[in-house]
Amino acid sequence: MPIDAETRLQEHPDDHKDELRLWLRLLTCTTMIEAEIRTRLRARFGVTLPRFDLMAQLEKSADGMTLGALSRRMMVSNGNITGLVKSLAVDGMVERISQQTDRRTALVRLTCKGRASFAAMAGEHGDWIGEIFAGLTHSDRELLMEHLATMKVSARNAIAAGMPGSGEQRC
Amino acid sequence: MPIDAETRLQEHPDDHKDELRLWLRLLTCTTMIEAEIRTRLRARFGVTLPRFDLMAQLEKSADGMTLGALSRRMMVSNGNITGLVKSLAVDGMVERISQQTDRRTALVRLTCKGRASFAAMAGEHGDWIGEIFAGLTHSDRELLMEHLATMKVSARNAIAAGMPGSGEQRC
DNA sequence: CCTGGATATTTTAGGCTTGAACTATATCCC
DNA sequence: GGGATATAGTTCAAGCCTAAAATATCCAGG
Repeated sequence: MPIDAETRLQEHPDDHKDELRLWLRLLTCTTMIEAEIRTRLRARFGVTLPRFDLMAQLEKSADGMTLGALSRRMMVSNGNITGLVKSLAVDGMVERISQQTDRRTALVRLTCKGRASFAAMAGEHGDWIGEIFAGLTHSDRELLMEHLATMKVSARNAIAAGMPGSGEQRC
Repeated sequence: MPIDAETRLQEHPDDHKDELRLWLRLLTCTTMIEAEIRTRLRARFGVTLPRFDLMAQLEKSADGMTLGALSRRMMVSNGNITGLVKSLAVDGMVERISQQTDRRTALVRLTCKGRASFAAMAGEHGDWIGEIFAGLTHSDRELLMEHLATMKVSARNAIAAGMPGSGEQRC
């Protein structure tokens, strides 16, 4: 193991230990909270987190959203959305509205039942989040918001830099 | 929709809007970074994030870990670990060592091949994390670490409070 | 018109993840 | 000892998720 550490040190002189710790802590917080929310949604309402999230997105736009917009907003793959919408439609929570102007796209929106169902869940969900963050002061939360905004920009830049067609090529 | 909002306001007078925003921002950061790491691990090394994470855990404890310990540390279900270990064992990355003292448990540890494979990946992984957090100053990172620590405690308390046998019962 | 590229979505195969039921083993305590 | 209880892991069905290939539609330029 001294050899491995040595080798790594040679190739990657900076081991980014602090950044790694920060990333792990961030991940731990998120995973912990997400698991708890998932468990409660299931226990209390028999709904999965992805379905809840999708309904939350739809609730915010009364006119409906395309599948592509949902996919981008939720940061998941297109095919994923297809499946979620299909199963929510079977349960009567959402409906698809085909467009005459562009027959490729379809709008998805909450049905009345879906809206009611979401409203029933959203209140408690908000309370849970409130409890979970109860240990943070208002100023803690504001500072975190700012720092996370900075982090988001930093991550977005790093990710864009690694994408094809964004510099970084040597030729 | 005014009715829904009104109803919710009645039942849940505080809608925890700030906390929800904070939670969404946290989730966005984590999801974004996680997706990028997953993509790069796949593209560069043909490995999935869960496998990488499991190997990272094992790398930290030279004597091996039980499946249960892995499950707790990675905050995933027991059955999940069973499957990951099985498939990593097929690839020759980890090995199971049965214990004489307690025949229920089995230690898992990296093989030589596994250790070498992980070392090769870990260096680059660290660099990626370094890039992603490059937009944060040292003091940004320190503050974030502290605030996230506070958040972790807050969340852990809220979660513990919701568990059975932890007060909250009225009888 | 009509072809070639762009956009929107679906399909598919494979892997991850959970919760619950189950097996096997250990431990406690009478 | 021997049964009750707890602990460690496995199995299984169901659902989530991705990447890549396939399908369908639109649009722009010749």
